[in-house]
Amino acid sequence: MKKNKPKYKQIIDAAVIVIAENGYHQAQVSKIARQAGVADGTIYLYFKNKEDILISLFQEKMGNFVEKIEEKIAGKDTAAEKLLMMVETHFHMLSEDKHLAIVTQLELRQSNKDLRLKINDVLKGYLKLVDSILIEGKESGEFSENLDVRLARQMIFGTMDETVTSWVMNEQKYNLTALAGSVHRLLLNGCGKG
Amino acid sequence: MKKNKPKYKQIIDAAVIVIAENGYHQAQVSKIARQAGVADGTIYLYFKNKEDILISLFQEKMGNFVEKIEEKIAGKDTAAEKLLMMVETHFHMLSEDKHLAIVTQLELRQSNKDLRLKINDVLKGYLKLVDSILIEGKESGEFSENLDVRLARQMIFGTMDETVTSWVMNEQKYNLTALAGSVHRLLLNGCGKG
Amino acid sequence: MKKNKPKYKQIIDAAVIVIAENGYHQAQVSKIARQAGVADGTIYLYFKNKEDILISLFQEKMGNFVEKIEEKIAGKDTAAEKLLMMVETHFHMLSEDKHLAIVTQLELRQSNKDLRLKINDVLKGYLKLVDSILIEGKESGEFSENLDVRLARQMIFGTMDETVTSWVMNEQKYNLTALAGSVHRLLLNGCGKG
Amino acid sequence: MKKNKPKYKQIIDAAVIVIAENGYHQAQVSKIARQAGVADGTIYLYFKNKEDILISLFQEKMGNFVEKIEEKIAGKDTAAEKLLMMVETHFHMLSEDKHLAIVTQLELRQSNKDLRLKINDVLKGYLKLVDSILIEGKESGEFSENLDVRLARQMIFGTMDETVTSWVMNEQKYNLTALAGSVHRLLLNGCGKG
DNA sequence: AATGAATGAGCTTTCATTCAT
DNA sequence: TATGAATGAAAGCTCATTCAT
Repeated sequence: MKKNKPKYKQIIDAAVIVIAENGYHQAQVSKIARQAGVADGTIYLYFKNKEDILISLFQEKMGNFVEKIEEKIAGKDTAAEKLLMMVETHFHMLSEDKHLAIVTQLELRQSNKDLRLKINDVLKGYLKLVDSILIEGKESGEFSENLDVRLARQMIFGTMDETVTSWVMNEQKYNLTALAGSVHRLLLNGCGKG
Repeated sequence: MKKNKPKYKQIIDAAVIVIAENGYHQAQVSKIARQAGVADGTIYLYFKNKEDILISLFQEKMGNFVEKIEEKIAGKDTAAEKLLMMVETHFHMLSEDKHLAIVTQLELRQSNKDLRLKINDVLKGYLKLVDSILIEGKESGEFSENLDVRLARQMIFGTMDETVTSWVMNEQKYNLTALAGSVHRLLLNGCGKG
Repeated sequence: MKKNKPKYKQIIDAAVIVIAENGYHQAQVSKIARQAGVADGTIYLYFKNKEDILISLFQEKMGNFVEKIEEKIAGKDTAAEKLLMMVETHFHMLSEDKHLAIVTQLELRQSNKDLRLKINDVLKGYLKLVDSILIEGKESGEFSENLDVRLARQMIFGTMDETVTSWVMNEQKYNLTALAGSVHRLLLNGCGKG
Repeated sequence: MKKNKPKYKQIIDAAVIVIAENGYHQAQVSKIARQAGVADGTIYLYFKNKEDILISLFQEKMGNFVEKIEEKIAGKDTAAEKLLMMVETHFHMLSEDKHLAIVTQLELRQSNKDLRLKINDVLKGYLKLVDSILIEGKESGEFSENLDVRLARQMIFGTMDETVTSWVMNEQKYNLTALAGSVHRLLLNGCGKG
């Protein structure tokens, strides 16, 4: 399995740094190779093509993301607590890796439609997680029984995404994690019984 | 004034169609010219360069957008009604021009940082409008007096954006405008007194 | 006769200024038209194409040049005096019109081979004048009877040309005309009996 | 060091041929690549851009030129002999490479001011060589003590240049090297004591 | 005679990918 | 496995010239 060889992760980490520092359109394969300390051709022993690097990057980093959040919310009893933990963890993890935040919020969105469709496949795992919290909340009576799960999920995801993007575009100069509580309250209200 | 000559709008409309149908990266100047029924060189009598076409496209279409929404909400009395009218108009206008929806939600986001910064300038007009509704709502007591305007604005904008993008990525196969009421309810809850 | 209409000379004078100030490669037809105060299309009522402007420019300015020198040397008795008068007049006239000096010494030399061949046709009148002085000098015994007229002409023309070009490239910051005496002495020695 | 790789010289030699045969303005990079037997992109592994090819061409060929002349005149005792050897070598070397003669005398002069300034830097080495001969001749009493070195250098360089250019424009149909003796005599007279 | 909006051919350079070593 | 030199397709923009008015 190529994914377990050291150079696989080495190239992906190099890609994150190169894209964050140079921008998506200035992230040439040769630059990534140089950053990873391998030859250009070596890249193609581990990835089918450039797009494959980016998809793999997203899978590695975001798969990890979903796993971490799942672990964190496992111990929580209510949907509200789970939602809070999700927002906190989401904000916290992107705060911890500023390069990754730039790449996911700004740079990777410049990729073409094909790549973005594949990225969305990866995101589906996350969206399912959100849905499961919403359904749990409806069943427990925490959330409105009329709540449209799809729309609520779009609100939750759209709000978190917009908040993180704003933070990145403001050059990460304030504490993102500190906003988790307020954002959570907004979302909870939104899902609540009005 | 070049903006009032017929070819100016003709080229912008051609650009919307070409970008929507071919994607941002396959929207060559020559294709836009052919679609507009002019020679390649003619483009450069009306626009400084390719980027200028895209910025102008956004300004023409989105400037219009903000104006339309402002007109619509002028007659409304409460912040809640204004918010509803905004969501409805936002969804309705993008429903009416499906090419434009593709271009603004998917394709233009692939542009480089420079272009996106300029696009953000145009968006600032929209964000101010949202803020003015939020402030009005806080003052009238409709919304919580503790509401963080910046976060609430990010929730509103993020939610609408995410909803429209989902609709576009689902190939616009359901009625977007019909979702306005539910989305409005979510957002109103979010801003409300909990 | 188009050459006698005012706009003909007006356009040529505009071309000299535009080329001198912007360089050969930045001297677009539209710039010349603007400088001349006419529309682009008007240029083509007086000149066949852009090359024709440049050839005509050279003919007008250099034909004039040869005529002036012929007048000046007509009153001189010896070949040596004529040569001096030629060098002086050559240097003086280019000193008087600094734009023209830039155009003939630097800019027009960037034109393509075809144009330069046509420019050389115009120069033939000048070269004949030099030859006639040389022949007169040989016949009168002032110059060596073994003097190779063609080579001597190349020396005279090459030396004057190099001297003027050096002066132009040094931004015309010394007095060119003052060099005429010294240059004349060099050339006279060269043509002399050793 | 790229300059020592075979393709470096291969591309420069191809450029000389293509420019000589097609003219400066018809010497596209793709034509040079085809002549050199490499792909277009390969050019850019060895040269920064097209201008860099032309500057390198001039440096390689003309740097060589000055060195060869220096070697040749090293063994000569008098300034007059050195001057003769310089003229002979200059004429001989350009006679030997007719393509190069066309390129340096006609085509490269069409380049823009930037390129020509860089070419002039290369020529400065040559001009210093001429000056050193002139100073030696003045000190040894061979040349007039009143000789203006700058003007004499312009005479020497201007005369040789004009002679070679005339020969090239006459399609190289006579023996250029055979003219060295006569040109030398002219120049020597010019520098002499009159 | 004069205008000036419109035309469209033409070219340098980048960079993802390959393949001989 | 790993290398890195070589490939070659692809596109934005300029500007001399035309022609309907």
